[in-house]
Amino acid sequence: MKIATYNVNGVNGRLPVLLRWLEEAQPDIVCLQELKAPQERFPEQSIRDLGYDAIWHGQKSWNGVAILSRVGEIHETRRGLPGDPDDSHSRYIEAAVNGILIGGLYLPNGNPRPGPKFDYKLKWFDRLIEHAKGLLDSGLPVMLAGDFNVMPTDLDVYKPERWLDDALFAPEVRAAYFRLLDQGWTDALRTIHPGEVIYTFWDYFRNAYARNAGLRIDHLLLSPALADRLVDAQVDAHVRGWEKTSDHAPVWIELADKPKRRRKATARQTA
DNA sequence: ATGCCAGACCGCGTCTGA
Repeated sequence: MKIATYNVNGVNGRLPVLLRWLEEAQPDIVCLQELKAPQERFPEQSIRDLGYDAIWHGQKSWNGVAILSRVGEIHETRRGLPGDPDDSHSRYIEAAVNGILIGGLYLPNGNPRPGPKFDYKLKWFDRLIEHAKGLLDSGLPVMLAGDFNVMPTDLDVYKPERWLDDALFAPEVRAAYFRLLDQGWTDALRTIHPGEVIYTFWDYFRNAYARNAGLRIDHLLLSPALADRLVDAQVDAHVRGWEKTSDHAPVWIELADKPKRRRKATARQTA
């Protein structure tokens, strides 16, 4: 099963690129971010014509997240993160699809730092960490996928020294990412490509894509049961080179139907 | 410190993004 995340940067303006990529890549499940479209302007029919069901949480002008599936019904479990009833941004949608619980997220950018937007980012991150703990504790196969707006390490930034004060790379934001990871999540792309320079975003400015001046900010995090099924993870970087393309590239993983190898048996499992 | 590009909108400039 192939599961992808793609920040499309405007689902309507990007529709030809999105449809072309869906046909080419044939993902089974897709998390989309930055729809930049109100609920009633999601291009449901075009996506349905390619064989995908969809749920989405739109918002005028900004944000917006969706989950697509061509491998069975999408059972929505939540839209919006708990913890702040006043949060009106459409940044989180969660559903059970084909035996996996999937949280699709668009974490706030947070610039400028310091400032209220940065405070909102840290608070949103705390709420995500709190919610993610419950997801892991459920023992279900769970994944969190989306645009996290954080480069975890120096390896994930073309020029780390230039980004130290930026909301995407600030120490407290990276610390939050690792607090999340330390709950027991596996960063799929980094696991398949340890030590490799691999980016998911290239600025529209300064010819960034051609210079490979990129960032790795789109992540797929796997619970232990799913990590055992991870067989591949890649970035469709060539899509970033298409006409009228997003500044992000699609990122995907391939999961085996069954664990690759037996996990260490515990007393309970062997009993 | 800012612009560089791009999308959305009560558009012909302003806001936001990363």
